[in-house]
Amino acid sequence: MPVATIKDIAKLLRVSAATVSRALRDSHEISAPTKEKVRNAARQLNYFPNPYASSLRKGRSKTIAVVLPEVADSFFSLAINGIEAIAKEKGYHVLIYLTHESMEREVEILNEFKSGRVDGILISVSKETNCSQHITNTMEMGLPIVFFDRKLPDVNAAKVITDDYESSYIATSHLIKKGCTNIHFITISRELYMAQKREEGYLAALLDNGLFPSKEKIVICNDTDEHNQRKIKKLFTGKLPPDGIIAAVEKIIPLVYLVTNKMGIKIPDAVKVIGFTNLETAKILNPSLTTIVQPAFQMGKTAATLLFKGIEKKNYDLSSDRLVLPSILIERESTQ
Amino acid sequence: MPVATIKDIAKLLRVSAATVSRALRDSHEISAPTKEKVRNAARQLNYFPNPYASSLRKGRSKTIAVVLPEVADSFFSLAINGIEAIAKEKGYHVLIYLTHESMEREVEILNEFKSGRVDGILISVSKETNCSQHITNTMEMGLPIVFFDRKLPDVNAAKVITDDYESSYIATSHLIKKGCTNIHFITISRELYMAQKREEGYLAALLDNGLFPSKEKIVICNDTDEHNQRKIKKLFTGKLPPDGIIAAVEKIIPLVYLVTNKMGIKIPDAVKVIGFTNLETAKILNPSLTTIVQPAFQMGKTAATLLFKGIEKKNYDLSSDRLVLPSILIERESTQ
DNA sequence: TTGAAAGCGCTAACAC
DNA sequence: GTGTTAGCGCTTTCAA
Repeated sequence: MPVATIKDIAKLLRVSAATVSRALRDSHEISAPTKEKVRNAARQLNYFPNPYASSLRKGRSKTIAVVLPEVADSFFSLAINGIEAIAKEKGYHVLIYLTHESMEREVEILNEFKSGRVDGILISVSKETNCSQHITNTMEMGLPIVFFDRKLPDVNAAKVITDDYESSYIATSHLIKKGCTNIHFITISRELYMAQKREEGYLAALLDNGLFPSKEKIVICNDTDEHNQRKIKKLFTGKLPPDGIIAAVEKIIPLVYLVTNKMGIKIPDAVKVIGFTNLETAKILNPSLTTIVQPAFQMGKTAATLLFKGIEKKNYDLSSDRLVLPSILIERESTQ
Repeated sequence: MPVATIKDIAKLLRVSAATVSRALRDSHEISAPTKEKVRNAARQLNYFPNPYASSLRKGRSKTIAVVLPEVADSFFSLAINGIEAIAKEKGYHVLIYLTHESMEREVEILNEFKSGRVDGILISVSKETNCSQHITNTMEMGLPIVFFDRKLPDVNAAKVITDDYESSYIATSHLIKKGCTNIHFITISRELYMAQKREEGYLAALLDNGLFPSKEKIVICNDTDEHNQRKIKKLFTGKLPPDGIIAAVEKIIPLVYLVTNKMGIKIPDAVKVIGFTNLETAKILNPSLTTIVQPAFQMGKTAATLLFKGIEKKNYDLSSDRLVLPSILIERESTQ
């Protein structure tokens, strides 16, 4: 059975299409009996409102876009959950786009949105993204945008982030408190704003505690798994092996565990490790991993809530909203 | 700068809207110079085609829906990646819906699709789903549907699955080969078709190898974390503790590792463990976990590819397609 | 090769 | 409380 249209209902009931439309949307200018009749006819005729006709007419799509670098990552998975929860509540639909960390792809995607396909955008920018043209362009078209997690510092838009500087400072201080004096910071990129902030927090904590930072202690693992493992291995074969490691990104954690395990280096005796991750598995690693966890679900929810404020009140200025949700340190065996 | 419409371009160029439309879609009935002029004007006027106007007119949305139980799970995350890859290739957009394992929610979502919002559906059904009314209803409206991973056995639609029976049979045989004689099967639900098949594979492997199945060896952990842990602990305090464990679902793995760790039970010496998961972290667990991994990304891609066949050739009968992608066993320390 | 006109399904302004 | 009318932006006959 094909779908019926408003006209079909109108014809059956010998009323106008406008009346049907109003009745279906429960308008106060329609009498109760008419509403009843319309609703029955709708059911009977297998009516489902065509969302695109409605979007075209109203100029709103009831759809938001979520633009992510990737989704095979515990943070973004959880964030999607939070976003979906709020969208559902609001009766909105969620389009998903993956940039695979490519700025080019990100630009293409954002460009698409100028068409009116979505009423608002949640975005976590790619690693490569170093220019904000595409974002500001889209904002100028009147589309509300909320950054979450990975933002562009120079764009004047709403942001829901965590305190990367702060949490990295805390992570580093934690290692220092546990007696580490040669703490290495392992990351996958220096372009990423988030990674920069974590690096700064790390450096600040060192300095504040009378320890001296050095270039060799900041290791960038942006190569193949094999190369990265070799890089980490080299740390431990040097004359001053680290006694503390900060795995600044989830992906670094397996590397550190694998290498130390292979080399017979004991965590936390020989080296203490702390990692940034939301993975549940942190607690079943051996030794269990002390982590900094981001409030991923909450961030998704908060970002979506903010976005809907921007969508619903069109004069609402999102640009000054900047919510910082704290990450928390969960101490486990790897830093005991 | 607001978006321009086809009319704006037409006015500027003093041609008809039809010509502009045709030129933009690179129709062969338009001369090269006209096309050139139109394209330039479009750029100049900041034109972006309104997708909803187009959808309304053409009756196609260039959008597909992905309906998932949840997304904080390595399998579904990877599957989304595969789906997105194909959708992008085809110029389609991807709407995401989460059922949170609720059949009621699933029905609501499927119902929405009768409106024409999407051209096709990829679905992995919820644990609760025991009736196929909502699926068949939607199919009857002419919407192509492809199941992936979690299907309904009695629905005549395309399915992309993995060989749960087979892979569980292999997992069990592997444990038997390693000398286990008291293998327990730990799962989170018996309703789930996938879980049933895995159970059957487990049982068949036992029987084929002269081992006797028993009810006590099938443990269902569908409670709180705490209760589940207690349940597993009880296995080991009984008079015949398991010497082999199959963690039939990703979520079971942390439980098994935590409990054995707390109780000082050595894997793989006292008990060998094999788990169903796609998580990268399996290899950095201690001991590293032997796993059955599903080809998640590939399944997403395959399901999407199939769906687009159904969408593009509207006479193409999807219902007989049933692709089984093999899962693979990766042997690690936990079963050595 | 181009234009005129109709219409996809819905809604909103304006009448009555 | 209900009907009439127009139009959202695009595509597609049909005619020229």
